[in-house]
Amino acid sequence: MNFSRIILEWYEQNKRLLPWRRTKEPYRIWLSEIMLQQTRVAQGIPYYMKFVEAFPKVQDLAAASEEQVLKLWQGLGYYSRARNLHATAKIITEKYNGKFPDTYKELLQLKGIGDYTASAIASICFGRPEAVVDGNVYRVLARYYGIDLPINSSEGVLYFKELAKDIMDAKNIRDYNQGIMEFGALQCAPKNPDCGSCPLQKSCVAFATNSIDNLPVKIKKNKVRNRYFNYLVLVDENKQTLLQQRKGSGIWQNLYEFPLLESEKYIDQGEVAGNLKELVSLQEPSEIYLYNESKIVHKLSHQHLHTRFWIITFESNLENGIQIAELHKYPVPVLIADFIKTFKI
DNA sequence: AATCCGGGGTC
DNA sequence: GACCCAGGATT
Repeated sequence: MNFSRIILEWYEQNKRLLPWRRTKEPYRIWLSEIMLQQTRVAQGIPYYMKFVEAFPKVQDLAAASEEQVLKLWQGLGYYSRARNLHATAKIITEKYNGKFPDTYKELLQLKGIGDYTASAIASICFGRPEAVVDGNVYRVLARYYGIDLPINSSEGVLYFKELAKDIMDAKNIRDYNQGIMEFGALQCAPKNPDCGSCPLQKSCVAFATNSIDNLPVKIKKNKVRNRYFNYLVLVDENKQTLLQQRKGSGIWQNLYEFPLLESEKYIDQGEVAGNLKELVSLQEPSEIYLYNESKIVHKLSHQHLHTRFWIITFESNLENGIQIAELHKYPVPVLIADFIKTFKI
């Protein structure tokens, strides 16, 4: 029995009943695929449920504000996905009359849809013979065929894509594509794969050469940048504070945060006071004190954010202030959300 | 071709 | 602490 046939039979026996597996509706498949980019299925499920309920149709998503979309996306990370999701919903609604295009090529033109997602939608929704290559597929193919070409080199990307096309089952592409990914997620897992019960074991090169733990090969380049964030939590006599929206490039684009004073290292109360006027032009504060007693190091893929929250009180009224009790309504990074949860003035 | 972009689970 | 996750966009 060949590779694709074994995958299909394994999938029939082992597939999970995921919320988006009961439909071929492009809107829902697209939504799930965007959410699952670099994201575990278990983490994505509750977000998928929330979005489907809040926005049953692509037109509903298009009609929402970006702030609403970001708020629902809060905590899932990679927020450009949410911004692109919203932009694409508008395009589909306005220029495609609410219907997704049904070819790889057209899908690829949409914001947030790259090679993987275009292939996934084209195959799952429309039965197009397009091979998906995600992290699971890289791992399964690298092990089964014993390929040590780095999966994140440009040569590797092309090689694995061609290989995936060569061995796919074009007639059963919908189940085959989902099957090989599911197989990678459950059977051929990154750590401790279940080779003992694997239906592909007899012909797996990595198993035969005892190189399961060495494949796939990935070039690593994880240089972490250390940054020092001082958040200025202004508080006035009316229990109001100030929030700003992050603009430009960089992390957390369009999400909200407190006025930020970034420094090269940890700074003290005196330096915070000295820099206060440049960020917010207002009267003299009555007191400034550090809120978090223990260190907060918020870790992103490429950055460690050494964070201090400074409470700065005023015996007057802040202009453009918002009620502290309303903070939870704004889309914010997890770092800020965690602070808001514990913040009691 | 390299780098950036989150947050959380797992070992 | 290191690795990975149903990747894509930018430089």
